Amino acid sequence: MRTRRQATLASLAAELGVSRTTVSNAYNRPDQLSPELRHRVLETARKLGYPGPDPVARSLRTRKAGAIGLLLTENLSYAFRDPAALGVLEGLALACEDAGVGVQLLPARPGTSDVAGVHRAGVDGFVVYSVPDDDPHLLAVLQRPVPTVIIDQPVLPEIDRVGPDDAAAITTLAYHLIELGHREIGVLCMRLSRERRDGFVSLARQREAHYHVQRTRLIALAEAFETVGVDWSTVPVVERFEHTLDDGASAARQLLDANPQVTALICTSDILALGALAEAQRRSLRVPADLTVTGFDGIDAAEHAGLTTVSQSVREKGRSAGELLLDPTRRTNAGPPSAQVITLETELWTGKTSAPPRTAEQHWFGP
Amino acid sequence: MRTRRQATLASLAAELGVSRTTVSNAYNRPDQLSPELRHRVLETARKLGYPGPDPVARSLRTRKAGAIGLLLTENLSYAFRDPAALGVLEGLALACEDAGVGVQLLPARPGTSDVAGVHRAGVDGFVVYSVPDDDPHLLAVLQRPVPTVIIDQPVLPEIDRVGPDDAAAITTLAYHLIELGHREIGVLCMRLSRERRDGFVSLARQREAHYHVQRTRLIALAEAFETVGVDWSTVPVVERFEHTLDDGASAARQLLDANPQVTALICTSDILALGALAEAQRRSLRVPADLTVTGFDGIDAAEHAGLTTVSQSVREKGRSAGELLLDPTRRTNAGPPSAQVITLETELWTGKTSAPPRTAEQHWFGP
DNA sequence: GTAGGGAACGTTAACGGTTCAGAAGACCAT
DNA sequence: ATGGTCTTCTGAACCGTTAACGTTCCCTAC
Repeated sequence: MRTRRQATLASLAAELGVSRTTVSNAYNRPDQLSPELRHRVLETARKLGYPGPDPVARSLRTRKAGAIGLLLTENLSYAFRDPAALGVLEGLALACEDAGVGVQLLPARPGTSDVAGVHRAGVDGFVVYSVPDDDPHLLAVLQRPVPTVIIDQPVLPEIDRVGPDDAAAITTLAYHLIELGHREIGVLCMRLSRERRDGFVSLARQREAHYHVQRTRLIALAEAFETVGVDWSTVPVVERFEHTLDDGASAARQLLDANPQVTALICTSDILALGALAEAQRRSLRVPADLTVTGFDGIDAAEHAGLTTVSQSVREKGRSAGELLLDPTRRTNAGPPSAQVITLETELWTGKTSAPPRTAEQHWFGP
Repeated sequence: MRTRRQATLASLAAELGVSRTTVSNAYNRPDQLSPELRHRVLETARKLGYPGPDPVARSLRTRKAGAIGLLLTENLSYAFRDPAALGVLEGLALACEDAGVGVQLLPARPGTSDVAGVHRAGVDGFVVYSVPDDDPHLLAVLQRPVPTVIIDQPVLPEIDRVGPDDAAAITTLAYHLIELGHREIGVLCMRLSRERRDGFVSLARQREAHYHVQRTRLIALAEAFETVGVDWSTVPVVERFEHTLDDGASAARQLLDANPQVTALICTSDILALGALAEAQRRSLRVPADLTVTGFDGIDAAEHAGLTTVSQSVREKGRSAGELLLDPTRRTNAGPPSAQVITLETELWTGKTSAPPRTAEQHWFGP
């Protein structure tokens, strides 16, 4: 320990009068040398303070780093507070733990286009989650000659992808509301670009959103409601850059202040929806009698609150991504294996926060 | 991309008819070569599909991996659900992000003594959090010739440590209860060893607990209460292996069933305390009138619930550890810098869950 | 005319391992 | 004596880069 970095495999071999190969074998292939010699090697190593083969040198030679990189350009503080992101992280970590590889959180500050962190990461593959389509870090990852799995991102040629069918999932939710009779709706969504732009969202901005998931959901919602005669250009959509309960509440406030006629608030995440519920309570709006509120994700808190939402197993998402990346049966034969696209199940949870609108109720069930 | 791993710095150099150094400089020291040549190098690289210098080879040469390892032998599923652990992770990640280095979650399955993951990790240092004193992974980390910072672990010679003064902190809490008049207390604590052993804890087991934090708190509590004449051997202590609200509730139930005379429940974590509150409610015990409950950590949920607890900034804990590990002003000159021990502030939050016991109240304020 | 100095690029020597094809010797059967 | 098979260990070739100096060349100043 004193002698910083003195003992090396070669010096140990010299000390013992054996070859480097033998020392290496003592650590990696005990069956390749006699037990006595092996014991002698290990003993001398201890005496000399040799800590065992250097991991980096080994990685260089074996071309295995024993870790995968996770790209997450969301502000870390929020990522660690967002149950959905945590679920993905947990699932991924579990899959990696099973395979004995580490998970490296890449250093990638949200606003920055400094991708050195991606270039410097000694990893065997990447998982990319929740980044805008045009993120420079994502581009840098795709440049690297290692397998990559993207989660909740647009399908890319030759790149594995894991995620739910967002369009189908939210369409189911939309029809749930349509059948209840809602036509005056409002939407609360998460950030649509890397720049903060809180407030009402133009149609063009919806179409050009850089976050795949948000864009997909908005477009699918528009399609569903236009089918039943709603003019989407009149539907208020409010965006929030941050993703907290408070932001959900303030977005709901902004939307309802300007559009009191709205009977249903569709939120693209449970967090936003739970925030909206809080705002509804503050306004003394009864849910679902006066206002229907829906979420997306199916986090524990949503279930607890009885929120109507679309549930997806975020843990499964992370786990699938990890297993896909680490699956040894792939990447074996030459040539890139055809990219795999895994579509995860979603389920509509009909909770206590959705009901027919007051007018529709009267229309349908009234005298 | 097709030609898996063909282009290398050397082949590029050959193709261009320049030296390897020049190619290397094109990437790492643009000022060391003419802009034209640099452009030509980068252009040819693009054409040949050379993805830039290999991170592992670079790490070997520069002796910098650009990442630190985080050892967390807690079951990952629980670590990612525990607000305290998440706070540490967040603080650490932020500090590392600022420094442009990654955080690698080491593969270390809780029960296992397979420390290969620790040996194989190419990292510049380690942070160890929440592991038992005798964890084989911790031992393996200490073997590695890289700087290490331990959090909430017993002080080790020559090893940096970050953490609160647990003994002092909980002693303050103890005297708060003592001054309120509590003498019949019970304790709920987290796991004391790697083996699951839910239930009442013997005195010996308290003394021999392998989790530093738990042991320290128990011992400090014992000292404080013995000072005022309480015979600690009569104080019921209930242990739970898992760390959830439900476990807190069941521990409280177990303790109160056997010891109905208890007037105060001291919990070594907020999660356990919040669970205990739920159990108190189920029993129709009024808190704090019938039962005082205290926690430890000061997580958001505790503040929200008005819990009497000791608050510590877990985020600061992670951040300090990261900064300590990455501080470039240390490790410069030869010789190991004397180990640093950073003691973080704690604060007693007197919430709405602590009050004088019924009997004492009568005794002190009654007629 | 030459000393001095910087810009631009090259040479050499690690960095610390793993791997594969043997070599040397021992043991055994023919 | 021959050949075959094990076991045990070695030699040399990589893995892909960067650090520390050198070298060359051109330009300027005195």
